[in-house]
Amino acid sequence: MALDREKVLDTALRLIDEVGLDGFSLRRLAKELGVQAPALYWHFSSKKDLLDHLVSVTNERAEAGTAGRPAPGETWDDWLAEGMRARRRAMLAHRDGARLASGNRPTPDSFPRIERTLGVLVEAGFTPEDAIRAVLVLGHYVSGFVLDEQGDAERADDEPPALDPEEFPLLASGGRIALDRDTLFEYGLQRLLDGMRAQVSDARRP
Amino acid sequence: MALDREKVLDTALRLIDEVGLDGFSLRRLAKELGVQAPALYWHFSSKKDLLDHLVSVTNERAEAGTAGRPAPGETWDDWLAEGMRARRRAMLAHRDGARLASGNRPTPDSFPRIERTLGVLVEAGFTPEDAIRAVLVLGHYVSGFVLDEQGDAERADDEPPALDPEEFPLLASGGRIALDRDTLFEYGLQRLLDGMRAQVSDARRP
DNA sequence: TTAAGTCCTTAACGGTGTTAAGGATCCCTG
DNA sequence: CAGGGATCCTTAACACCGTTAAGGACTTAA
Repeated sequence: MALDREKVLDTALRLIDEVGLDGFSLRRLAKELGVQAPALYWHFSSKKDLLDHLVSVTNERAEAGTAGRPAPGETWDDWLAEGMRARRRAMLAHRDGARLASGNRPTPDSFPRIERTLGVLVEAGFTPEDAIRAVLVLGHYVSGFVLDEQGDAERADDEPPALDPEEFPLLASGGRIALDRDTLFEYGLQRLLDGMRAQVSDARRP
Repeated sequence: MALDREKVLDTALRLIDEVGLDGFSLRRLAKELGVQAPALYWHFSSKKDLLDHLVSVTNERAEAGTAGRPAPGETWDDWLAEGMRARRRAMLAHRDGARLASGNRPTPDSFPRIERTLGVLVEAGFTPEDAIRAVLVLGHYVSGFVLDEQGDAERADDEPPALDPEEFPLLASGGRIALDRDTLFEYGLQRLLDGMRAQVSDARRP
C-alpha cells in the first residue's frame, strides 16, 4: 500500500511521542513505515519541511476544539484565557510539542482565525496596535511557559540540586509551588490579562 | 600552548555567533582551536556539558551588570523591569542565545541572586508563593519572547507570506507594529507588572 | 630515574540528512 | 493492445556528526 502525507505525519507524531524529538530521525521513521529513508523525500522536501507540516497538523487539531468568538455573555478576557489554555493543552498533548511549535511561523491558513481574534479585541476597546501586541505577547508567554514545562519533563531523571533551606528560605519554600504547573500558568495568564484589562478601561475613560 | 576551559568556551561562543547553533559542531570547534575533536573530551564530558558551561558563562556576564537590589527610591517594579530587560539583552547579545539558554536549569551559584530577588518582592508585599510565581512567569515571558525574536532573525532570508489587506485589515496593519521588538517587549512586560502591582496592592488593602 | 598525571593524537563505530540514478508499477492515450 | 509518462520507491553513496578506545608525548613530582 502506498504512503501518503497524512500517514507519514501520523506515524511521525506517534514516533516523536515515543522517542522524543531528539531521537526522531528519518531513517527511524522510514523503518516504522516499512520503507527506505529516501522514500520520504518523495512526500516532503526535507526533514524541516516534514516537521513544519507536523506543526500545522497539530495546530489545526488544537484549534478545532476552541471557539472562534466569545460565546454570548462571555467576556473577551475569559474567552482569550480559554484560548490560551487550549494552546497550552495542544502543546502538552505531544512530547516536545512546544519545541516543535516554536521556530515555526503561523501558516497562512491560520490568518482568518487571528484576524477574528484581533476583531474581538478591537471591539473590546483595544487599539488595533495593542490588539496585535496582546496576541503576540500572550503567545510568547504560553510558548515560553510550556517550553520550560516540557524541558523539565525531559530531564526528570536527574534530580534537582540540593538546596539549603536555612540559606535560601524563600527559594526552598517554592520548590513545591513551582511544580504546580496549572496554578503557575494561570497566575501569569491572569496577571497579563489584568494588565490588559486595566489599560483598555483606562483608554475608554481617559 | 595548552587549551583550557575558558579558551574553549570563548572560542565556542565566537563560533556560534558566526555559524549559528545548528552549524556548531565539535569538529568545527576543534579545527578553530587547532586541535583534533576528541581533545575536547579532556576538558568537557560531552557536547551538552560544554553548552551548559557556555550558558553559565553568558549568564554570569549578563548578571554582572545588573543591580542586586533596587536603588534607594527605586520601586520594585521598575527594578524588576530593568532586570528583565537585562536578561533580554544578554540573550540577544549572542546568536541563538535564547535557544542556548532555554533547556537549562539555573546553576546553584545563581541561587543567592534569586533568593535576593524573592526577598525584594516579599518586602514589596508579595506572598512568598506569589513572589516565586512572579519570577518564574516573568522568566518564561522573556525567554519565550526572545526565542521568537531570534527565530525570526534566523529565517530572515525567506520572505513572509503575502497578506491581503482587504481580507485581513487588522493583521495587515500589524506587520510593521510587530517588527518593533522593543515596544512589543515593553508592552508585555508592563502588562505583567501592572497585573502584579494590582494584586499586591489589593492584598495590602483587603 | 622512575612513576604519575596531563593533554593530545589516530582510528574507528554507528549514526545523521541528503542526493543521484534507476527500477517497478500504475493509468492514460493513441 | 502497445507505449509512454507520472508516480512511488530502491540501492548506493557522500559528507558530516558525537563519541569511545588506545596510546603517544610531555611535564611534574618522588
